[in-house]
Amino acid sequence: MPSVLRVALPVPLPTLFDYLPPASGEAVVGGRVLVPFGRGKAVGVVIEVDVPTTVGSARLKRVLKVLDETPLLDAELMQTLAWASDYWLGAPGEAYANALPLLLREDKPLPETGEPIWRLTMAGESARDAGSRRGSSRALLQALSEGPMSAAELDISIADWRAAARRLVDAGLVERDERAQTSHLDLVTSAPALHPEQEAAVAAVAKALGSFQAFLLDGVTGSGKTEVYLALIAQTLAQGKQALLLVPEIGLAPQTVRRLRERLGVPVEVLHSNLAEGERARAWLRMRSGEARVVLGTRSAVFTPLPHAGLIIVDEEHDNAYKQQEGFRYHARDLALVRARALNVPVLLGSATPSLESLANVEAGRYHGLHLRSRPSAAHPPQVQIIDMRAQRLDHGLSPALMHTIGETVARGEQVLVFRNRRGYAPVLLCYSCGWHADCPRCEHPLTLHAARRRLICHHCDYQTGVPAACPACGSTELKPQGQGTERLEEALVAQFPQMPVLRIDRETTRHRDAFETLLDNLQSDAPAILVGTQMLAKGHDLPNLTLVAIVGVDEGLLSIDFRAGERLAQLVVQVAGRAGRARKPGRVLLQTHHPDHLLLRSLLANGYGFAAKQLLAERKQAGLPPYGHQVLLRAEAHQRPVVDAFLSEARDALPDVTEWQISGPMQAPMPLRAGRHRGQLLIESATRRNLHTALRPWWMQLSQLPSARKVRWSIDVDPVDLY
DNA sequence: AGCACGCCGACT
DNA sequence: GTCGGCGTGCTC
Repeated sequence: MPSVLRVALPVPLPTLFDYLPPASGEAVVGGRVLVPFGRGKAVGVVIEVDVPTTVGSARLKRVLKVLDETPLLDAELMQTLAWASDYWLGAPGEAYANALPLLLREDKPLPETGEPIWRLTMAGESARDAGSRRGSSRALLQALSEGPMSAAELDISIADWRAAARRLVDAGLVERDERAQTSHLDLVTSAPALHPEQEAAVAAVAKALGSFQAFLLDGVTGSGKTEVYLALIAQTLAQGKQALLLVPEIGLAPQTVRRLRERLGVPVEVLHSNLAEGERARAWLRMRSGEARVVLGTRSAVFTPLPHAGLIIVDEEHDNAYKQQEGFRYHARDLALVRARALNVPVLLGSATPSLESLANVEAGRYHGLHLRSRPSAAHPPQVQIIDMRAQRLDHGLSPALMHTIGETVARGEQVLVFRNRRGYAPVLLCYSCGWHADCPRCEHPLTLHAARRRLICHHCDYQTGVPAACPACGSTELKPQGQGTERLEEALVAQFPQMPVLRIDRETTRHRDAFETLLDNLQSDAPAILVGTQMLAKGHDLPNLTLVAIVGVDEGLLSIDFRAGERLAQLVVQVAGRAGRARKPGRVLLQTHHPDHLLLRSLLANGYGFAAKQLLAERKQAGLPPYGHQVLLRAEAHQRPVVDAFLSEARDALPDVTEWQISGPMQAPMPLRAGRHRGQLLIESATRRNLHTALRPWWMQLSQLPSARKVRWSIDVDPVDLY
């Protein structure tokens, strides 16, 4: 039996691939190799060397090239990735592929880790003197005339410098170069004094530095969680260790990065999906070499190498953005825990609205709970009041009481946020004569009216069509928008307060890069204004003059069939409400609902998130739902429903017979049709985690062999965060 | 996932 | 007569 290398290749297959050793050079575990694969070539990560194989020698091919003399992924990452692909029933190759920046998955030499800088050329000097350029090009020439600048420095001084830099490089006025990463910045702002609760939290985690322990920092909005993070990162740095700070997708405002850089006085590596591939790879490699000490990043940054690990922090740990929803479906928060344990460092999860999973872990004694209850930056906690919408005359969905309070607030010169979790003008277009409404032909869900664009758009599949002049069913022209989205609320508010600036913030108005920032920057001044927006407004900027938050229409969350809907609603309400009154002025929150007596709302408003969460947890326990039970969901979709059903039935029949499991389905997905595909699912629930993964992995491998599997799109989701 | 092979429709 | 539709099969 020949001795081979075992390689993980970036394909969604359950297997690793065996290769004969390279003709020259020596492959190492954790290093990359270039191999022939199918008709082409692929870059893979070596998992094992010098192992016996069962693959016939006729099929065995030889490694073409060794790309790394030394491991690119260290032992800890290799072990963590192996665990992760097993736990989430992922293809091993995909797990490894997720861990490496795209640029490192190619047959290329590793990029230099020096910091890219931009400087003026001779031609650039004259162009600046001539003053021929305008806008950001001009600003860039001006800035560079004082010497070369790095990307980080340019980010601070010029908003849109990248496009300008590209133009000027093309014109030969600016050139790109590299310099060793500056290890120190002079701009170090001093830390504010911590209040006692912050001190206590810092002390607790600091005491654990050097060993594994998990903490949940439960801190209301405005209680200063970030200062706790900063103090702990500073201590980690002082010990010569590295820190990893994870944030959900939206939290990565340039301001956050700047604040971190200035306060820590060291370069902060940033890793997120909008980053250029070269920069991603460089940041990753600088952490791997130990050159860099702090990394701030979104989900996939959880795979950053940490050879000198000291601390891992997961901010807004309840956020679902940490769960990857396609391909390798890992959860970055859970993986952070696993890595912290393997690296023997503390991990700190922070949130104003912790996930029920984390709260249960505190209760079970697995995490240590830390609390920040006071809001040093605010005079009082916001006062929340319910507005009963029943029997109210509504103006575009806004009650008179709400309108009145908005008017009072802006009259006092303060700012208002109107929150509605629905973009567009109206979620339904209804015929008043016959009851017809516009539905998406591919999803059988109502189309959302977008008035300004004069389109009907499906928010599930992006199908678009024009707005009909008359009802296609009966010919009547009595087509009326039903319900309201942010666009309609904006219209109503502009009509009601014509002299007030009304700013709409949703995916439509912030589609362009940095649009969100720009929109909010215009508001930094304390001038009175009304903001209307979705989810996106739930976190981020501090608006000190924002004193009123109006939550309009979250009723959908009260009626949803998803068992997590209540938790999500409570988190959303609390996060949005937290926007109010962050400075000296007291904040006020109005929640407009048709269900003022709903238990969750009442307990949330009367007793706060912590109390509501306890109740939700008790319900979950009663029902054996997560975090007390464990779920694995098999999803499938295809153009024909019978094909889906056939696959799911075969899958069910192939399941190992484990008596303590509870199997539901095959059944329709909560959204049975989407983008023209029929969707179904099979849910496996187990009260214990025991045997769940070991028993399911062979099942998963079996599924890929099923002939019916080839006719559907299918995926397995371990610990799914939504069931739709 | 990609990619090629393979056998049946509307076009230059 | 061909270009091309996506069903099927394979990747060490």
